[in-house]
Amino acid sequence: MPELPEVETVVRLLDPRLRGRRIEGVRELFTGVWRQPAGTVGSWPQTVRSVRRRAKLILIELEGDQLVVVHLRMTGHLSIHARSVPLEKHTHVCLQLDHDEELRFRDQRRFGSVSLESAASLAASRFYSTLGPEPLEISATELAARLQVGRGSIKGALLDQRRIAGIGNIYADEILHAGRVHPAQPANTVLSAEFGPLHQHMQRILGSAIRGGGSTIRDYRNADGAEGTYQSRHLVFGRTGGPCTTCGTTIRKIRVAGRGTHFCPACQPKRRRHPRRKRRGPAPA
DNA sequence: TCTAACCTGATC
DNA sequence: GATCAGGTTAGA
Repeated sequence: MPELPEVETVVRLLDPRLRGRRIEGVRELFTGVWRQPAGTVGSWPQTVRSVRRRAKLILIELEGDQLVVVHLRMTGHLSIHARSVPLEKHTHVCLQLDHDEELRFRDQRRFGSVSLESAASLAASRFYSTLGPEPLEISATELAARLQVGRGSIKGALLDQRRIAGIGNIYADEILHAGRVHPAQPANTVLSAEFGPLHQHMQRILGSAIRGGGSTIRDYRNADGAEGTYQSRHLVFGRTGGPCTTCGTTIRKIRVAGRGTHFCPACQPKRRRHPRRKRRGPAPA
């Protein structure tokens, strides 16, 4: 469910509410969702220093060197409730707060996780340590350098968190449509000149989506239970069979990089081009 | 580099 | 009943 804009929206709501609050303990309602890597010992209470985002991860930084790391995956939610409020279905972990409240994690599909990590164990983890740069901080040049590689699709490259971190299925489709690039175009055949517009559209779309509170397709709600609004501005995602707002052509849905992929066949024609090959042999004199 | 798998639930 | 879903990854 949540990509960068949705996670950012949750973080912006939680940060002012959790800063300085005490976490007094953990209530685990379903085994396996709360995780503590070997060697990490949780001693409560601990005070929250801040709530930040990295890629699609929510980082609840504690005073001391530990953090609570939340990955919402597809259907995860975080929200704060009085402990007396009945638990909603699929609530798996509660971080008990001061003032008789708790931060609840609920996740229908149970793909998500909440873990206690030391700064060192997080930094060393396979997933975290290989995350690519943030889309809102990367330059157009670096974007091209990281994406214009390999025979796999450009959409697959955008979804690869090691190349660039935080983009998921919705925004990959929207960015490629705005940049007029076919999602199945091999990454190493996307022209260098196309990365300038792709970079600009990526930052514009993600920025607007954050301002709109993210996109709600079905499950996503922010930490207040509110839906996002950016779905109304999607130009291709979820608009299969409808007219492209740019040219009127019918939006099609295909499968690319294993994901349902929406695009306009007219605005995003698939080009046949020679891939950029690495130079072989000795450099010219 | 692609697929199946992890889960539950909604929709076709 | 089969297929699909906003993410990630182990395995082919």
